[in-house]
Amino acid sequence: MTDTKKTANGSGTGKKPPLIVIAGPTASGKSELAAELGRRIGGEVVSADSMQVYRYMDIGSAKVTREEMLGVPHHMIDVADPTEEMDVARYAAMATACVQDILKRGKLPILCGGTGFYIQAVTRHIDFEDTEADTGRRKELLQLAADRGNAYLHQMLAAVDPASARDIHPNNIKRVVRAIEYYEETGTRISDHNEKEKERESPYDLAFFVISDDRQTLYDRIDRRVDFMMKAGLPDEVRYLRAMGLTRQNVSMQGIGYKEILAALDGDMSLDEAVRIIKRDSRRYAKRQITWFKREKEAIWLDRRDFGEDTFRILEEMMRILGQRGMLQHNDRRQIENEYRN
RNA sequence: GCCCAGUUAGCUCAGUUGGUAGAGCAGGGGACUGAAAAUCCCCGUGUCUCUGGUUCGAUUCCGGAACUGGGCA
Repeated sequence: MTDTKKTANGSGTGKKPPLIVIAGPTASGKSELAAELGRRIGGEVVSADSMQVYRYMDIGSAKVTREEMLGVPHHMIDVADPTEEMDVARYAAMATACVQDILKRGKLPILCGGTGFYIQAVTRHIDFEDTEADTGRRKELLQLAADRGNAYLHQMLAAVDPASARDIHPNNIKRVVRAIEYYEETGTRISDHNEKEKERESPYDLAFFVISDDRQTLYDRIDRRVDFMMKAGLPDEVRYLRAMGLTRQNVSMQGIGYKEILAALDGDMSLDEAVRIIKRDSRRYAKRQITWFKREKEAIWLDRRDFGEDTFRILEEMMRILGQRGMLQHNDRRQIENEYRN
């Protein structure tokens, strides 16, 4: 079985190719673990982070530095300009290509990040049909909601897709708009599509790790990290991005840390206030991330409290599990490489 | 030591003309299939400081104590 690509798309009959996932809330220390794991097992990291894809956004997105990569190749970082708009479909296509390429080269892919939606799109290989997002229509629908109210738009959805209307709250305009847009573009209902996709099995042999910790400890770490970002020059970074012409309209500038500093630079709030809000919203974000990962059925939760001070004890546990599952020798070529090295 | 004011949800406070209480912030839970660090939904029982008294009934009125803040010595 040398054609990993064939099995990776789920059409093959052989063993599924391995995919290691390291997920967890912000500031849980995922990146460090991923790099170190990659170094130890001959893996490559594929970032699953909706902000680290953008170039020039280093400090605020807590992007891994060259040194932190430990010589391990990292993918899906700096793959878009902040003026562009990344989205799941694009991300999933690019990230999947990275994973396939890593497998083909006999290395282990490590999908690491905090964007649950992106991770799911890759691990479950969700099908995003080739419908171009029509931003013009999207704008129209949004305007309609502004003019006639959320309920009006929700009625529109109910007329074409009652199931979605039932599931989506009228105030959740983004999702209401997308559902209408989807129906108009494809002639089918997004609720039907979702129903089908939900059944989808992963084309990968997954080792899905979620790093967790005591809530208060995590929150303290978030606070400290935000303070560090400020010291590291986040305001300067945002000033630079602003000089590039970016505004709060850009998707990239909706990231936590960016929108607040931008508002502070525009004089809408003090820098202290911005820092306060960044910390608070990072905490809330972490909570949402945890909620997301809770529903990942195959997730293996690794709680830092169980591993003491030494973060690398978690790594040993991960490697133990990977070994147990036979995932460390997925490809002969890699083994040979290792033997050669030793 | 004396005189004021305060003591109610994790914090800041409101309130009950006596029928066991509610806002903001903080926080918790959830949803999520092309904006996802986005977007949206739900969640407030707490010795009303303690202790006597009045009362059918006190967190609310009266007395005392403790603590906190301010003022006077």
